Amino acid sequence: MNTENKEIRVRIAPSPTGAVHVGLVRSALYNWLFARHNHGKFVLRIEDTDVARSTQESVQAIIEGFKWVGIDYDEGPYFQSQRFEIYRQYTKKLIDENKAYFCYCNPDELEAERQKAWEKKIAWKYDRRCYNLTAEQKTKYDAENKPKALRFLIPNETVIFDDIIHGSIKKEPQDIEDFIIVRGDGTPTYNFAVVIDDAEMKINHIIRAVEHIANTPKQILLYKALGFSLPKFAHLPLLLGTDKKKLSKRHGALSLWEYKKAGFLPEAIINFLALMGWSPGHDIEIMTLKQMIDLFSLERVNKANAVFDINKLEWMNSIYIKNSNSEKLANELLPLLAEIQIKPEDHKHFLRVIDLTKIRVRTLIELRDMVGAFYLKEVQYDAENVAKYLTEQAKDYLKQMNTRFENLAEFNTANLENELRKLAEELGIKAAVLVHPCRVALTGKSVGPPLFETIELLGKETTIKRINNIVNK
RNA sequence: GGCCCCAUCGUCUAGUGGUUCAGGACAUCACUCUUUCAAGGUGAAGAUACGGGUUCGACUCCCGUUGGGGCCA
Repeated sequence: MNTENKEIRVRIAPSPTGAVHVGLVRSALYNWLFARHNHGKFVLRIEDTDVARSTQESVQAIIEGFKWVGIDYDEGPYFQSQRFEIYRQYTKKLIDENKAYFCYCNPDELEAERQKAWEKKIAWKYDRRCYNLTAEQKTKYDAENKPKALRFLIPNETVIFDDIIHGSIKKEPQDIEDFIIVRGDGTPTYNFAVVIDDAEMKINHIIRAVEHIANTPKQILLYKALGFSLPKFAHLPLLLGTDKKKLSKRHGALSLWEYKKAGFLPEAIINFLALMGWSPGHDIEIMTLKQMIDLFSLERVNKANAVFDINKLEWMNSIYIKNSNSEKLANELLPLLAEIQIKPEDHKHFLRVIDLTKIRVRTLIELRDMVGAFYLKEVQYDAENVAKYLTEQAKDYLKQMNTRFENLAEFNTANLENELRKLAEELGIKAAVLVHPCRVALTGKSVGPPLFETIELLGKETTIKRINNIVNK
């Protein structure tokens, strides 16, 4: 069988049951990169068999999330909930071929048995009791309308498969129980539906998180029982929280939208996620999607789970912000500024403010606050800074400085600096003695962008007014 | 409890038996630049979990231990 010439087909199959988890985005990204690198197809399939927990909003969020980060799909979305009839046909096939059997056991009782065995520290596996039911017993149970699930009869053969990332993995039949493929209520279980869908959609490379590696032997047995040809498997390392546990709701922000809200750029998130488990080799870290596509290969995916380090994401985000042109950042910023009732009127001025601030922030929220400070009507004075810098002596200096600023023919950075230095010299003090009180008087803060540019952008009117307010207090 | 997966600086990783006193990035610290804070530059500190083999030689291969993670309608 020659699979080499076949078109590569991969998929992402999320459950639409809540937030768009960054782990999902990472899995989607790897599938997508693999597909694009190999000129294959990337399919989106929504696993919404859990009707109670699946929502339309969640489906929408996933689709929009992928779009936001730049992951497009070639087919789909397909919906499992619309495919029940297909699963039913394969169910029938398995029953007819004696590869599956009905189980009348009460799930709660079975669970209790399992629990008890665990407590006694002994292994427990379903003992096939329903497989050995007599025809009469079955007829009787059916007459009573007793709920029945469908179990897959595990054939007596060792399963060996070659994982692209993990290498050879072996599983003995005695370690696999006759698992349920259709629940009492008629819904297919994950392992059953996923095999049928992947086979029918001609998915030939299954790239998913390593948590599914234990399910793979069961699925392989199903592929064989159903007469499907086997895909290749690649199991990705997990994303872990700082406590080394699988990244989950406990770890705070993990939804893509929460990262967006916190001011992260999609390019930074994708770049960071790409490096969580994969490395292009060499010392390359900052990459465009195009570069990632060119360099990506499953063979270079790491086996070990990776801890999600928000700190490094922030750093990477700062790089992307710094490298973004200010026009683009302005677009991102406008709605964020509107939230705090700020609307820059002069676009050119707005861009200069961004130029000045973008190199000293890590997120768009920080940038918004720093940019916003230029437009705030009221200065927020920090008491500590006022006490430290706005002394009577300093106020006297500022008063003199203000007079000079007021008389400045051209209110620009060079003139402002020149004027301030000249005054400092005349007063016999260091420039810094004027600079710091000036910054506090104008911005309320002791840190920020270079002072003279700040003053110029604040404008003559605002500058004079703010200093007057301070010195006359 | 059974089974499976994994193991290089705090974190992400490079490394595929021999110029590796183990390289890069984030974070940390120092110095530098500077009116401040950043950014930038320079530098420091920091890892092959442990124990056995195999080999002339192991981070690299094998086994075990320990630790972590995952799966079991």
